[in-house]
Amino acid sequence: MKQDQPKAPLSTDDQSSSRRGKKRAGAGEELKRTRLTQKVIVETAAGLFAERGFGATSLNDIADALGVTKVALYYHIKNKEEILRLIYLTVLNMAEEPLRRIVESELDPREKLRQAVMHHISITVNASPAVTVFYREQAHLTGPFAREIVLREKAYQRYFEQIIQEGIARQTFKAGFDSQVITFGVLGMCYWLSHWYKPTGRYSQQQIADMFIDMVEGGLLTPAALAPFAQT
Amino acid sequence: MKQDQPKAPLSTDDQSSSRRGKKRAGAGEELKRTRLTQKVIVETAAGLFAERGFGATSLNDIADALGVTKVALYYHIKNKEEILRLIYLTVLNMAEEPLRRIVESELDPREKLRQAVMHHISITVNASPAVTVFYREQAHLTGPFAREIVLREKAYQRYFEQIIQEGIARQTFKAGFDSQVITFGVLGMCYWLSHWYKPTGRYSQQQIADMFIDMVEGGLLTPAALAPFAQT
DNA sequence: CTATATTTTTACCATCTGGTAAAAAAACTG
DNA sequence: CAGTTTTTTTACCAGATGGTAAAAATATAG
Repeated sequence: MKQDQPKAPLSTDDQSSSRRGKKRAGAGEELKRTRLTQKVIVETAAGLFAERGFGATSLNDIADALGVTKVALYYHIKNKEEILRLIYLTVLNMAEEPLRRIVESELDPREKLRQAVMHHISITVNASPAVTVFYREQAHLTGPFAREIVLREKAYQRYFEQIIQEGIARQTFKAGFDSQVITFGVLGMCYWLSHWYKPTGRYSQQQIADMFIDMVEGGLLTPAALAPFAQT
Repeated sequence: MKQDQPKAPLSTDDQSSSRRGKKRAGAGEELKRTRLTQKVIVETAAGLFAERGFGATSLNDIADALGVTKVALYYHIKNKEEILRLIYLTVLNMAEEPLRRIVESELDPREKLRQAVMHHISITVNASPAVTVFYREQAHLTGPFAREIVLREKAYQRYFEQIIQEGIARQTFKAGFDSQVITFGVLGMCYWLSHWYKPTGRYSQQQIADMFIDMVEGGLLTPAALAPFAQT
């Protein structure tokens, strides 16, 4: 029902698909056989998972997209879920370190928040397919690994909470806000980017981040609207 | 008549097949055999889709969850995708009307935004499985219906933009913000709720909505942090 | 009660699923 | 070159998949 043409002209990065096994290396010019490796499997799979979902993507789909057979995959990966696990590790490894550095720096909370938001937006937008999968397919992780991911996600989120709390403690941020709720709000704003951001759009990542931060810091209301009876 | 199966009894949950149909309406308490209907199919399917994903949920899974056979489903629905289509219609029908009424009311923009956010949060949280599916499985819609959904989603989002624009025009909201970006931010905050909100949690929907709106309206920064050299 | 329309069943089907076994081919070694 | 390791192939598998045909059970009339 999916794709069953004898020829497969639809692959995103082609020319590896038609050159099947019985190809000898041409003298001199290496045809760049895109050496099958965990990394390219994971990248390709992430693209497909992001597009069609983990459950709706078969190992054959992934193999086809790479121009190899399904079994070739099994030399590099243990099973389908391992691919998913590697996607989760990729994303977390990208995301955690820089945020930790920001939080542990000597910057003031306001600047920390700004940088953390920019970092999060950058992760969300730039590693897009993997991140899409990250947020969507968590239910397909099983066993202890699933729990590990949940813990690391919570730790990530707790870094944001820390920034908010520090800001409240230093009276940079207003008291009365719950750091957890604010964190969820901010992370949600950023996450949602992956649903609509197009690199060709009207605003750059930087500009969007700035607007988000301006809103979160100063709010939407004009001073007049805030204190309608006494504008000083 | 039932046990002519040469194979071992592999059905996950049987016993519903042995006492089919034979049910009497108890006095007063209707035992409600859950008459199989499009509505209950859609509800059950939404739960499963939300849990395991559209692609990873089979029609047998849905039938099992309802205690009927897969083919019984086919009397009520055309195919798997139709179930998904009905989920999308359910969510949109719930969401559109109330928002339209808020936007077209005579309230001031600030109150409109407050109510729109509360409405959106309520939809997101209360129709949860269907909404989860709504945001996750759009890629599995095909044909003209897929386009219809995209259009209605955009229209929904444009209502929010309208509120922001009106607020800017009336100088309730600061100029300089892009209404689309702000809308995406606000919708993202609300959407993200469905990932973490638990009805048993520390805050009620109302309280969370209030914090979100307080943040969006007035910002996080204290007056001192906003104007560090001249606090008046 | 019989006739009709609604609802669900048993019995299929062709194709695909994740996964395995064994071996052939290529790529590195010495 | 031969020997070894890395990589990919052909050939399978048992079970599940979305979907269909035909008939049986049930409910609703008249």
